[in-house]
Amino acid sequence: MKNQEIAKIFFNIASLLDSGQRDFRPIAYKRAALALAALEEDVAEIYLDNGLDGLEGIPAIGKNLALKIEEYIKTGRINEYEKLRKALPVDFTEMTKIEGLGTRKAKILYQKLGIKTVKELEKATRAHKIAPLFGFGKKTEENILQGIEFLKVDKGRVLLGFIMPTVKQIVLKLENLKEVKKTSIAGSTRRMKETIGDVDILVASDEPEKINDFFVKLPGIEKVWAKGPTKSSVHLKQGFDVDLRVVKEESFGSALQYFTGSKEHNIATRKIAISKGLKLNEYGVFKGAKQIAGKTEEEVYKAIGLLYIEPEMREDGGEIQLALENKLPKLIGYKDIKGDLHCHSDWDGGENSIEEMAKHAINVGYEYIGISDHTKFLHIENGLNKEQLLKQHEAINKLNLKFKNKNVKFLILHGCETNILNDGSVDIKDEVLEKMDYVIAGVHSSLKMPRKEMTERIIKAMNNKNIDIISHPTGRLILKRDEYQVDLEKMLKIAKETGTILEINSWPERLDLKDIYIKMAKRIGVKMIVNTDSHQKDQMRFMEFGVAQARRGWAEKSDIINTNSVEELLKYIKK
DNA sequence: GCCGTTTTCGGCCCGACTGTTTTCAGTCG
Repeated sequence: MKNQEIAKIFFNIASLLDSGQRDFRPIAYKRAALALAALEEDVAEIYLDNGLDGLEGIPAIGKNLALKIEEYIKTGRINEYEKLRKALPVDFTEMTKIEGLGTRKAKILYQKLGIKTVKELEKATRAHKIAPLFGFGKKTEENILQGIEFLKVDKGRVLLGFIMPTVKQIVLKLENLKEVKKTSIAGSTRRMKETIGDVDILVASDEPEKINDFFVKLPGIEKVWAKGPTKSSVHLKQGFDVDLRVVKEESFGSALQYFTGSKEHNIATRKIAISKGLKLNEYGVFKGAKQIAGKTEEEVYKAIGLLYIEPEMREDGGEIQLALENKLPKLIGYKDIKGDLHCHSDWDGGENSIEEMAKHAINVGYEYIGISDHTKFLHIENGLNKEQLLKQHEAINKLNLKFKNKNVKFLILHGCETNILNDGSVDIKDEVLEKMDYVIAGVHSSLKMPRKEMTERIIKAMNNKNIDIISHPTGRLILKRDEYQVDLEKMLKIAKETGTILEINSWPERLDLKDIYIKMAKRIGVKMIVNTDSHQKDQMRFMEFGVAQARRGWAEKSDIINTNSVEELLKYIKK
């Protein structure tokens, strides 16, 4: 898909333009970039089917940008971008990751000192060449250097799953203050984006100074970027920034709506407010000088004529239109999951025994768990062979009997996670697979296969009547490894035909399928399952992130099969 | 550069904090 490539170029053009005279073109390019990045369909196909008219049908793309997209599809480059880049060869994407450094200062640094990269900037900063520049100063120089240091360690964005425990702890500490009336996580953390730039926390209180004083002294803080009476920003040793905002209780809902974002969603909602003669800001919805809403988010959305929109949907990706038309999907809830079918035990080198995993699942409130250890091809993961699988089957039968005798209403299902080999076969024979309650198959090797071969490889596995679920269907590792090359649309169509279930893997680094593919799967009518891929019992908490991804993909309860009772679930498994 | 229940021109979300300069531009969300 060329969508992301073109989106990236448009982002760069936006930065290049933004550093110059101020007009609205950077905003237009940024909006277009976001629209492309969120687009399900391949722009190249849209162009192939409907030409320039098709491209102009994409939101935020007009005549001019349609021509640029055409140029890129045809030639692999956009001339105007090359020209701009030549005139101003600054790596804005990298440079502006430094806290406090934007496009305009970056441009000045290039003009005065010829700085193009973070590396060159670091050198100049250490040589104290920044502070004497007009508009800069000693403090700015220090902040830039610190920003560079932080960037080296954490590369700007962190995994949602990595920060969540810390964020919940901070919220808990704030909640315990007697001056605090309400708290909430906000920002992209509340929208459950897979990676987070910085964390936003909102508090309602009549004594904002006290809250900010307390906040900037929390343990684990390495640097205070800013501290004011209502707003503070800090950097944690763990490697990310946290912003706190304190408002009065009567504005908590509007502040939460504003502070949750996304920025694009906010712009759209504020425009709707304006169109109704109202004003929406973080303090409330106003008719003239009179506040007509703001205490709760529900109230805010209602006041501007919209249904309440779940945070995970607030990306300005069509949700506002649906809210206007009363057609919002009823998203799967965090408590709708009844069991986890991708759990590993100590049989394949996991941390806990099958019984320990099962007991933990009971504590979580599940009705069933599926044990799916790796099979033999994965030597490093102690993959099980045929004999071990059959032995494991007996062990599980015994445990189930034990639960039954103790009147515990809980079932352990026996599965396995087989490996899809290069030719599309799997590493365990059908006669063994037939004995399992269900079978997962995943690609764990030869990840760099060409797109056509990889697609055929997975399709062949899906055509195997014993294979029920494809695990982590695109193989990506967030911030580490791209997805492998595969024709996902084709894969989804075959999944629909064969009744194969696609996994939404909850592992914080995977979250695979990701949101836009979940939307696609839903549209095509493919059933999905949210699993954790736990290798020890505590990792079952990752379910939160998988469900979040499902919600970001607008999945409803009926799209996700492990929201079903075990009897209904087994109906979905291929016969 | 895009877009339309203020439609083909004239808008384009809005406010807090910092650092540097001395009234505000830049950055962030």
